[in-house]
Amino acid sequence: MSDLHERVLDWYAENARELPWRAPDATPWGVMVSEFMLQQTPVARVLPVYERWLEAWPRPADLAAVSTGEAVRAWGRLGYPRRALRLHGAATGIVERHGGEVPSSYDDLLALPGIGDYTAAAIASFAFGRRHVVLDTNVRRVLGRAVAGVEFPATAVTRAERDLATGLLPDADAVAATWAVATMELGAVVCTAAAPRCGACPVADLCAWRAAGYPAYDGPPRRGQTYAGTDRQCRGRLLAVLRDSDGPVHRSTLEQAWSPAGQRDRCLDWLVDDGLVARLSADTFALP
DNA sequence: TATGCGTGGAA
DNA sequence: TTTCCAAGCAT
Repeated sequence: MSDLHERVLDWYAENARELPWRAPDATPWGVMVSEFMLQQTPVARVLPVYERWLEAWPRPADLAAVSTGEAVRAWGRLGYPRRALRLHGAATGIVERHGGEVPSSYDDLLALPGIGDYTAAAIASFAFGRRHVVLDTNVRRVLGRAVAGVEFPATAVTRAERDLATGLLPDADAVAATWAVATMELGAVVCTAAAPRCGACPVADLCAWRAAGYPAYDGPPRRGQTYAGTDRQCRGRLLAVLRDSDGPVHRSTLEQAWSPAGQRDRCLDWLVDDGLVARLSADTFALP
């Protein structure tokens, strides 16, 4: 084991945040729920929703037994509500094909809706102690800086990146799993995107990016996320109206929530197509 | 493979 | 006030 590994593992042992999905009594289902919620969403916003979610649906079968609308409502304002639909679908698949137990293999996990390479590896690693390369944005940034010497990784995962991460993965399953969560944690709280806290970094003196004098990012412009006026904002606004209503909502109520009308109507149809909204009649809508 | 999908806190 | 961005996925 290299200095890099020992430093990161020791740092994690001392500095890991206590999060409910890392608690000794966390179940694979709890880990899975957390991974869905944490996709593109900060920990602080996930925590309260996670607690309520597991209280309501402590097992996959509990979620699979309710309507998708209940899942969408409970998702609240976490964002990207299709994740709620996919988590519900994944729970259903677990009940139908895995006897109600979250599968432990990467391939079985990957086959479930809403689970891609990262999430499959993360669940297999964190919930079952399997050895997997867990390449999320944090790990990519940490390895990119510490080893490759660049401020930010490429837009998409490159072969070189995956090879690097594979080469650094400890041999033993349990150590590999801890390495995965430790490198993620380092990226989340120390080696952050905007203002890295190099003074608190256990591998600062090994860091290639630091040694090179913190060269600025040199690559294609990183895509900004415009939001005001987009379909995303429109969809979010419409769904919020339905989420905040107890029963069906008349079209006239939705019409007050957004203009222009053309975009609103198109987004409403789209939400229905996505399964996020149910059309009860020509002019009434509700959560599915 | 480049894009679009929500949301809100921080700088 | 803007801009950035936070444990990705599906297409």
